[in-house]
Amino acid sequence: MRAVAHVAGVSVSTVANVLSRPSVVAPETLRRVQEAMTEVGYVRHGPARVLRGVPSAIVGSVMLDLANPFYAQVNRGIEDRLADQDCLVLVGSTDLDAARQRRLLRLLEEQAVRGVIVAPIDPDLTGLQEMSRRGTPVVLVDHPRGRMDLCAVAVDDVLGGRLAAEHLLALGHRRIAYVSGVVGVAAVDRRRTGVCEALADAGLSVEQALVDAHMSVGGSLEETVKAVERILAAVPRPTAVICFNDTGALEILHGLEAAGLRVPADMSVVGYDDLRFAARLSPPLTTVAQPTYQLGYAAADLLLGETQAGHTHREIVFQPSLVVRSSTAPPATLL
Amino acid sequence: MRAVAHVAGVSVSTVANVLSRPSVVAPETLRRVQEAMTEVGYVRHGPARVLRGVPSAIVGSVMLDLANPFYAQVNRGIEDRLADQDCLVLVGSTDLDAARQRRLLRLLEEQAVRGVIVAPIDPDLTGLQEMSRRGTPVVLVDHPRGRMDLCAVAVDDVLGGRLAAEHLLALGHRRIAYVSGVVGVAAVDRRRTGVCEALADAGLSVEQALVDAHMSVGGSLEETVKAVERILAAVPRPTAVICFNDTGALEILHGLEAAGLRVPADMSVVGYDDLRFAARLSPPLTTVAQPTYQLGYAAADLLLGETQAGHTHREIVFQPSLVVRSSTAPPATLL
DNA sequence: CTGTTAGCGCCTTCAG
DNA sequence: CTGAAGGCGCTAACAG
Repeated sequence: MRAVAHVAGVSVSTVANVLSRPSVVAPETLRRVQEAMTEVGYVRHGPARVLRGVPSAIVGSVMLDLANPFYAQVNRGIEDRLADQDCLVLVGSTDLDAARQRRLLRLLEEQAVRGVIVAPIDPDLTGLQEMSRRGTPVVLVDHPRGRMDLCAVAVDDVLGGRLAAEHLLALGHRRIAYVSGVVGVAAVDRRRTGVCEALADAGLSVEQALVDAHMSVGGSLEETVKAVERILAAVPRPTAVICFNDTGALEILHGLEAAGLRVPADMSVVGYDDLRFAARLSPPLTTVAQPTYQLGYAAADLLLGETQAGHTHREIVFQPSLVVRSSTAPPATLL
Repeated sequence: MRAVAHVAGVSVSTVANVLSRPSVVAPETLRRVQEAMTEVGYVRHGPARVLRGVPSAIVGSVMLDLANPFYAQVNRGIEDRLADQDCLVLVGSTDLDAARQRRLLRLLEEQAVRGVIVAPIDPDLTGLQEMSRRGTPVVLVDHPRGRMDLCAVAVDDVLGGRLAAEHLLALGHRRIAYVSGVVGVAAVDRRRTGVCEALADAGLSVEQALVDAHMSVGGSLEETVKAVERILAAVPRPTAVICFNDTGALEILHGLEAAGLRVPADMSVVGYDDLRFAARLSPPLTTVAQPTYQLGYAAADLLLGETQAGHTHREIVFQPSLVVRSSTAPPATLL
């Protein structure tokens, strides 16, 4: 700024005015200063600004895994909402590790970011609550707010599980396998709750009607094979599978095929997320769609609102929707 | 820091020493200061540090689209390499828009980031060169360095195209369609060059042997249908399709099916990227694999090296590899 | 080993 | 409308 001021033959504070309150500067002076800026190659210094008290142009985003299409999509929503405000997203993946989550949040707080959007994997939210109190606003994503005094945006996972199960029940299935990730992701467990509710509502006993199986998210072939074996070995054998996400369903589909079963004739399969490829599989996958992009968009929106005077924390809950395609059909026993 | 110093009964600079050079502080004092820090809830202020001259803990990453699996994977590589250094990634998507790329880079530079990793869509790299000269190191990703004085890491796209084409030629195909994105992505064009080279090497005329088609990356159904029609209408009709990426190949596969053709009996299809789902399609997709994660990892590595004394700019080129599966076979005319 | 001091770049009163 | 001055939190000399 000093250099610009010198070249333009004005004082630094005039340059400051050109930057922050251009309307206050004489047009002629303004022009001269702007020319000087390009001549000198002036670039505003963000850190100095935040030190001075201007809100940071950076928002943190802490998700399970940036390379996972679901979270990548959420991040695009965040990014796009923030772009209007010339804000940028500082990302981090927790990889399901609570320690890593803490580390990332700490790093973010040290950067004095405008706020943080978190899809927490650590069930203990007190750290987030404190961070918020200390002055870094926090918005929860894909996690119910509970009794926390924070903004949150989520999808009704229980409903999602229920939709999947009710669809299968309506087709006549009475014994259903539920495939979760190998480690407990809260959202996946909530969906299972929805499945159980639907089963109970249909007058079925959960012990009788539900078969649990697990496979890791990374999905080695072995894991898949084991999960499929587990499902096929259950007595009586289930006639349908609900999977924790579409990628998992893809694997299961493959494993089922390898085991010589036809989908949906011998086994129905339901996915979750409605990723792009779901519609293009053969058979096209019945799945539960979530408004991922909007999730991120809304979260960023809430976060920007945090700085407003008189802000009160809110929770937004989106509804998932069932997308019926061809991987589900009545069980063979009924035909 | 003042508060911490007060509580611990020392001066600010002792607190500073505890933070930056703990070995210089008496163990007893150290302990007392650390206790005071947790008591006060002290959080280091990053922006103040960079103002003072400490290198920023933030690295920028500007890619075409964060939600695109290819770039998401590259970003994970960047993130993981940076995690060792307690560095974070500030991301932005250009969406194929040169103006947006400029804007993002500007914003990043204003944040005084440690450096920037860019997959440039703007063929004009002078802006990047200048940014680098101004003091923000730049590493190019997925783009040849050319005569630029920058570090770069790329995959040999020409070779990738060549591998795909040579595979088809070896199977006996003599007329091949090449599907690009609707807008020119440089990498996709380079692959086409590789295809042309392979055709020429086989003694074929490119005009005769190659049919060009386009479809948008977003991939509306109509676009796909049009591309497929264009391919099927060409006379003589091609017997194989090379697609700009796996997602595109998925669409084409679907379009071909809808048109009543069987893959690979009536038409061979080759994808690009080897995304997770490629192996699970039916038929499993023949495709060209790229080391995406390593691309990002290496780029971050080069960037961290930029700050070292005596650094000279380097270019790293990875080799793609052909993954043969079941979507390719000899053309029907040969059977 | 600990305390004092100056200044990084910017913004915002306040005085001219 | 423009210029001068102070301080945000931190670090690196340097003095004690």
